[in-house]
Amino acid sequence: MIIMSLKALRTHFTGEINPEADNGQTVTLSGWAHEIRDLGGITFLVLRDRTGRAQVTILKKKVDPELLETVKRMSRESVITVTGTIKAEPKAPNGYELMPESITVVTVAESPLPMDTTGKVDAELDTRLDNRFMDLRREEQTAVFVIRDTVQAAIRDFFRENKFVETTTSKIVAAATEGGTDLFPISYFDREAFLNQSPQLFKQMLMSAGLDRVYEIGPIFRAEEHDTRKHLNEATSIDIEMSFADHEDVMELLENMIVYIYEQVVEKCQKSLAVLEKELQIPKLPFNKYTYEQVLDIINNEIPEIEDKMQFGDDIGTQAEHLFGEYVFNKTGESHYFIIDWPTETKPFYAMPYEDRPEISKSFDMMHRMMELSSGAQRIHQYDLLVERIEAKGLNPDGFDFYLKPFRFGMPPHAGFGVGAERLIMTMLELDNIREAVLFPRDRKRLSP
RNA sequence: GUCCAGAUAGUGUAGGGGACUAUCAUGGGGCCCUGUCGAGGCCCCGACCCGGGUCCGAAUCCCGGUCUGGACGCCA
Repeated sequence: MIIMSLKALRTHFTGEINPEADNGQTVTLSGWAHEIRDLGGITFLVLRDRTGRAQVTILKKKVDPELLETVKRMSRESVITVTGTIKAEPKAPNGYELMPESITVVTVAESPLPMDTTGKVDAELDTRLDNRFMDLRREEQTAVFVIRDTVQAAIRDFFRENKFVETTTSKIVAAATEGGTDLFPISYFDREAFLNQSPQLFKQMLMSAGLDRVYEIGPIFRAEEHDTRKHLNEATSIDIEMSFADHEDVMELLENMIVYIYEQVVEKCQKSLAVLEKELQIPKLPFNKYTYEQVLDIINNEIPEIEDKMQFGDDIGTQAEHLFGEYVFNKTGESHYFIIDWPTETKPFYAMPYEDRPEISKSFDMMHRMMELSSGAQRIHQYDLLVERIEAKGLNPDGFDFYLKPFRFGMPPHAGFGVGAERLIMTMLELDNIREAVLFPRDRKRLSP
């Protein structure tokens, strides 16, 4: 069942009203006073809620003068409740207007407002984030998070359908184990602890636990002092791990997940997409795959903008990543693709090396033409090899007891990946800045709100 | 972390030694207006990031600070 609002405050959302079917009906709407346009004999009050806007039309000659006074004194962005009759009206936005019987100001909004909500005057991202509660009242911002809700619901549908168990693992960990990134230290009673950079090690332990297929959508924390449009210090990771599977299996799972998400958003979010003026192109299956060495080859031979020749083992820098993404897009028309078979040395210790060519690993990155969206691999499930790889990375296996023990008592072969949820939203909706995909972003400089 | 750019009413901007009593829009206040939908018209209100310096004179030039945006690095 759906829990309804108190009838005195809301019988409908604005978006639920059908001009023809509901014509003549008395309804109660609650929301914010978006705009008030006083033309003299006629005054238009625009009420906004999560689903859209409704025009309340007040005719001077036909309403109680006190009601008109209430509207004239009302400040923009005050919370209001309006009860009135629906009138189908082609001249009104959305094809209907509300002829009010009563209008109540529930809470008064102060003036001036910290930013404009109507789209008339831009605000800088910093101003918007400082006043995020008000920024989110703008329909474009509401749309992003309505779509994000659909994305997260689609992910849950998809994995449940594929027999995955949703898990939640601890975000507080004892040691900076995985390497590769800086962690946030925190105080844990009388000990030092850290905010977890990734659920990776927990997911793998759950493979030994026999849960077989797990996924988690949760926060990850990185203390990197980067300052870019595509980095956050607190991000949301869509993390999965799958037993009795290899990297090829999870790549297939991943590309199918992405396509399912896009399909669901196209199916369920037309209104929000229209607000954002976006038409989604659903990626084609299967995604194109390029080996790391093919990528180097193409960069070295077909992308003259990169002057320094790349060698095996080099990282693919931002410029090369962008140019290669463009190259793939021009060639195939697709934004998403895989880079596979990375050098073992550039990937984390748990990535499985190929038996016949141990210098490369059964690893992959799933790319959007603008950035990396996901990375994954078949994992090492053999205890001795894992210890060897930990040591080869210059890490001390003694710090990994809790993680290594399951590998000594029955660990199935397994593979998995992690996807940056914000990057997925950002690339899908072509947002300029990843912060727009997070309600309350945490970056190098921002700790509130 | 490196490099580049920037900070002017609540918001977004113009102005780069004197004409600045600082532009425009939005907003707020007032008046007029019965079909607005970025409503319109008239009047009013509201700002040069902080600290030093140069100069007869600084929003404007110089130095330091703080904050912000972007690119790169590192990373997802």
